[in-house]
Amino acid sequence: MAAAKAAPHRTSIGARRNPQTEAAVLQAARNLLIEKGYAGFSIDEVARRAGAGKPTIYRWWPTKADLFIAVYTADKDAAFVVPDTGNLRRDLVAYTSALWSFWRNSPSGRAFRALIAEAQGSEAALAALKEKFLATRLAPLRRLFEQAAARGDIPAAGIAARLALYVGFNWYRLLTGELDEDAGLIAAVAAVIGTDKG
Amino acid sequence: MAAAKAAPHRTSIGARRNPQTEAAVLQAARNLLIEKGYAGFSIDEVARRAGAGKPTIYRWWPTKADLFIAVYTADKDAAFVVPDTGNLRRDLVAYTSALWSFWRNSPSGRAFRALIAEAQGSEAALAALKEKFLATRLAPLRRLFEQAAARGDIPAAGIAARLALYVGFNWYRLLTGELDEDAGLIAAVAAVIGTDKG
DNA sequence: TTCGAAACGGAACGGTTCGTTCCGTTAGTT
DNA sequence: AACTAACGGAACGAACCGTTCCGTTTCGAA
Repeated sequence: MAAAKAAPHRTSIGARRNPQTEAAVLQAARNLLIEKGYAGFSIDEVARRAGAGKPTIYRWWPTKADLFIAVYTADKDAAFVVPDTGNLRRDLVAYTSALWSFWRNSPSGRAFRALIAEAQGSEAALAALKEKFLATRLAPLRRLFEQAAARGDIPAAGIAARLALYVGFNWYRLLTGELDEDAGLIAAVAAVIGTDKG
Repeated sequence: MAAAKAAPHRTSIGARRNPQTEAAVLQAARNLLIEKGYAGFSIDEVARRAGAGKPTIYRWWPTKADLFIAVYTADKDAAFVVPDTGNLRRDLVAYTSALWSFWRNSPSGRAFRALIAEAQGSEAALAALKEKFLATRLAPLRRLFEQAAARGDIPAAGIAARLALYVGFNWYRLLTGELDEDAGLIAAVAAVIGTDKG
């Protein structure tokens, strides 16, 4: 909304990255994602809004995947933490609710959808998704399951399966645009995932 | 592989759809998906390979989503059936294995990835995915869980959660390009999903 | 038998995006 | 003072989009 047309002729500050340019580009990408989603997102338009040159953008974010990841992670850290109350079911319910809310109310949901979509058409984007994003983003979640296994809440042999099931569930809801708070479904999912047996 | 360059000047057969044109377009779309995946897939190229006119393609498949669904469903029916041995865990293992193999060894995996990607950028594509595809494709799977609930293998209240978990799991593996036969993981997932408790 | 309607392939359209390449300017580094 | 690297701007060739014309072919109804 703001800063959509400003920033003309912001010049070099020497032989190093200009933080103002970086901020302007990320802000423009964020707003564009909010307004138009993945379709209608173009580097040209980001450059136009940011008052930046396309070569500048391509220099710092060689692919769209890199840019989407940057937009996502700009918010994520300040947004919320993984709960740990010693009860896996309760933690999963709380985490799911917070995650969906975060996806709904920040550009990150759109950015993640765009990132996944991009990864279906580009090997480089798929690699970036897996290596630069999932590898780090899934770590706290895996720790949650590992601690539950250490407590004996779930079998250690079922950690990988539960993690994949849970992540896939969230993706599925995100990608089908069904992030409304369905407390019953979330609770039921947490019950299936967050208990022993199997 | 065949019919990649033939079919010049295939003309109208009157005021109705030409089955040869339909077949040629679907075949060209299939091959193009196999060769280049979602990126590098264009209506122009499909028309070129099929020896068809773009207006003809747009007449019968107004959006790419429609075309992807058509490519997918052209194979699916003849490919495999949902097992029903009276044991949910065993059925899930068999179905998962067959599904992943189908996704790996036919154009349908690529077509489905493309369909999901397309749905992230277009409301029309998302609607087509949910209404023309998922609504019908998920029905046999839901029936599997319902029958298991009727037998008492799983609680009836957990059907929706298990279905969403299981579908999400398959999507997650497909979208991350991890469809290798991981027997241990599949068995563990079936164990979590296919039993009572929770 | 005549004639309208609809599908066909082909060509071209204006518009958009892509990723890259130049350019002249600015400012740190040595 | 000379070198280096980032900056914005403009332009590029190529590709794809979705649509619009055109002339041809054939069905089906009058």
